[in-house]
Amino acid sequence: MSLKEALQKKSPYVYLLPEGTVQGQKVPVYFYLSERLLELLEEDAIRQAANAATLPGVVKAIYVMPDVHVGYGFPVGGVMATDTKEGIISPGSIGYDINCGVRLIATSLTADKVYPVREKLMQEILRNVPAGVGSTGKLKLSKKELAEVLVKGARWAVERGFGFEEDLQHIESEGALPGADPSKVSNTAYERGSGELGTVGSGNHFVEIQVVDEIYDEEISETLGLYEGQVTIMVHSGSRGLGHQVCVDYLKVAKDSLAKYGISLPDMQLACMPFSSPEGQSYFGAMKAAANYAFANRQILGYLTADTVRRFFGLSWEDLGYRLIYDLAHNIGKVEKHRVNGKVMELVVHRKGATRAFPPFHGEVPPAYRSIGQPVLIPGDVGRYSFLLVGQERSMEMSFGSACHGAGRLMSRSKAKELVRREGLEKVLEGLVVVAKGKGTIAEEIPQAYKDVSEVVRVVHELGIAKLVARMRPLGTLKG
DNA sequence: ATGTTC
Repeated sequence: MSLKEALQKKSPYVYLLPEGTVQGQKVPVYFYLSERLLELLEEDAIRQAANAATLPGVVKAIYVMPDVHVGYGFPVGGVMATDTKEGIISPGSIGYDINCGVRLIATSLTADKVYPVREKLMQEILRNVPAGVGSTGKLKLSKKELAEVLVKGARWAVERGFGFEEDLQHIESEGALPGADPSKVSNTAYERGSGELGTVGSGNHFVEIQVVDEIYDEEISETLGLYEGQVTIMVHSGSRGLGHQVCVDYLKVAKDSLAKYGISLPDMQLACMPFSSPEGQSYFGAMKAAANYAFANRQILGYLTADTVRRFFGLSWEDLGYRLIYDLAHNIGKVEKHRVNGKVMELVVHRKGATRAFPPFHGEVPPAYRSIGQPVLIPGDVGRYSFLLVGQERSMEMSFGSACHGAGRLMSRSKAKELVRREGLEKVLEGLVVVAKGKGTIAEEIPQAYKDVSEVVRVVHELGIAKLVARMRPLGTLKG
């Protein structure tokens, strides 16, 4: 029997793989899916989530979001929590792109002003915002300067003039995870990171000019200062080569220490170390340093893009109406307190392709958003809508305070490129304004290669994990 | 995702 056949439908959108379904599975796995998304669920993704449920110190349940797909060891869209005392930390369950995340900036511009000049504006953004694999920015940091970035995160960028002090309040963890340890980051990672700060990268990463296209919740939109026809800027990027190298380095450390800690695994890609061990603490310190690099990266990218828009229209910052709505991580590990069987426990929450979605009045929701809940930003893929939701109370019991992160791939990169070869890029993109350094990335990232993100956000909305607030449509997209 | 098969 396949694992998919072992899934039990518990209620609309909730599918359970009971504990003990696979050898050594200590906790159940919950999949949050519509019937259509269930059809797309890969057997290997179910296997990966079940494998993680065998790891030492795993707590309560593994939760899988509707945008699930197979990843390295642990599925993208997966949430796992482990006990800080008895449990492990798993680099593969956080992901290669540490603190890959999203930033949304509001402006006072309206679409009628931007739409007619969108191609010219995007060419200007292409000139000013570095993108592409291995691209480098204007900054070239010494090891000492980079170590400062790794500790200060977004604040470092603000101090260098990339943005404003008040931005920091609207970033998850104020844009700097405490306890980052730059001494645990390898020289190779430093070398890869020294020239890449303030660059977009490749793959599904982008910088986009959008218009607020539909409002689902008037009252919450008003609190956020969002209205139909308003132009927004979205940044989707991460920790670039530096975070990638941290993951590579500590997967090796984890593999090399498995025997020492008596950890046996169903899949070597889940190589991990006890959280409280020296190896676990070194990875956690390095992971937080990489996360802070990503916060600084998005701070710079958001500022550079907004500044380009501002100059293009000849506006002051005040007239542009630059305002950071929120910035969040969707690939990260964090120590958080959660209620498990009526008891508050300190847990290492692994979110891989999953967004934190704390409800109204949670202590980590910024004061301005306290009564509405934490903004949850869901980036669309090329040519697709992006969404803004807010975290809801049920996320705390259903997913350790987490929601989905995006659409998830439907078509392999090679299949996408084949489609572009057959049909031609112009036809496939039908009128979308997409600028890029090279042609290769766009071909792999065409809209047809991704699942429908609207369906994904509908599931978390229906479940009461996060509430739909607004939808944004792209006016122009910068890709790597 | 990624100095994209270091």
